[in-house]
Amino acid sequence: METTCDQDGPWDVYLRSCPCRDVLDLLANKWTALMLGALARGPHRFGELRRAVDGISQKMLTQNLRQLERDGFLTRTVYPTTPPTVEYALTEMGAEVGAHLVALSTWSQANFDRIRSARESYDGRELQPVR
Amino acid sequence: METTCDQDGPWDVYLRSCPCRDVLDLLANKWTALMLGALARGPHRFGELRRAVDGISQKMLTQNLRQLERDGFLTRTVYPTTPPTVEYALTEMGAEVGAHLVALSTWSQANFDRIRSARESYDGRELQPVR
DNA sequence: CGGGATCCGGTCGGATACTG
DNA sequence: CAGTATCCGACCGGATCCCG
Repeated sequence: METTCDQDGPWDVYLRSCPCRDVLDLLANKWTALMLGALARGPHRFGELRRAVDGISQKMLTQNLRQLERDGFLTRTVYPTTPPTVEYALTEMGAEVGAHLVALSTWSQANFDRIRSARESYDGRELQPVR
Repeated sequence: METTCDQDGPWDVYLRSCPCRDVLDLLANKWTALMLGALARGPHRFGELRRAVDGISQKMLTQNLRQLERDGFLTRTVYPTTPPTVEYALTEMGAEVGAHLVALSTWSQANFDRIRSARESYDGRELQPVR
């Protein structure tokens, strides 16, 4: 027996007990979106990734890399050089979800002006009530 | 003068100082994905939304609804009945991003089996080393 | 019904120091 | 270079109580 989502067929993220919600939690995350987005442009070494995703700490980078590797979204290849060389690359699965996350990032960039004007109109509301 | 991302053209979420990274942070979020996904199937009242997104607390629901409303992703309509009736509906913008987030949720459900087997293979690794 | 306000534990996540 | 380990503050997010 194990933690299932429901009895019928596939999984349902809208149910609190569904184990696949953890996956959504890992993927629907700012750092994940940026990391997979960077890797979508090709394999990166640790330091390259760190620089590509500006502002991420090495702790978060390592932590997310491990989780993403564990879930099969990327591979970690160590070349026995000195100093060590480690390369991260997307798997097929990683590329699939990466595409969706890249779409999200791209959308955020492209439509930020619309969002900001929506924000201004919202903020300047209750100061000049209805009439 | 204001906080810009860079000088040339549009915004860049990969830069730490880019204000549009906040938008990505709001969107690339488990609750946001599920809420917009539920609203993509039509307008919902507060309680309906609470039940559709199983496990969300009313605090998180309210908080995210306010932010999403402020950024123009959904509208909040109050009908002067007793007891009050409040309806939430996606805007055009909300439907656009919602589509990407629904894709992410759907993908997570559909591919959870692949992820779980990747997870098992990863976990059963260092116990039986190379040779 | 649709919230606001508050308390509070747990985790997120940055900063720093150390290693092969 | 590519991490691991630890400290610690911030805030995420659930539980509870209250209101119009």
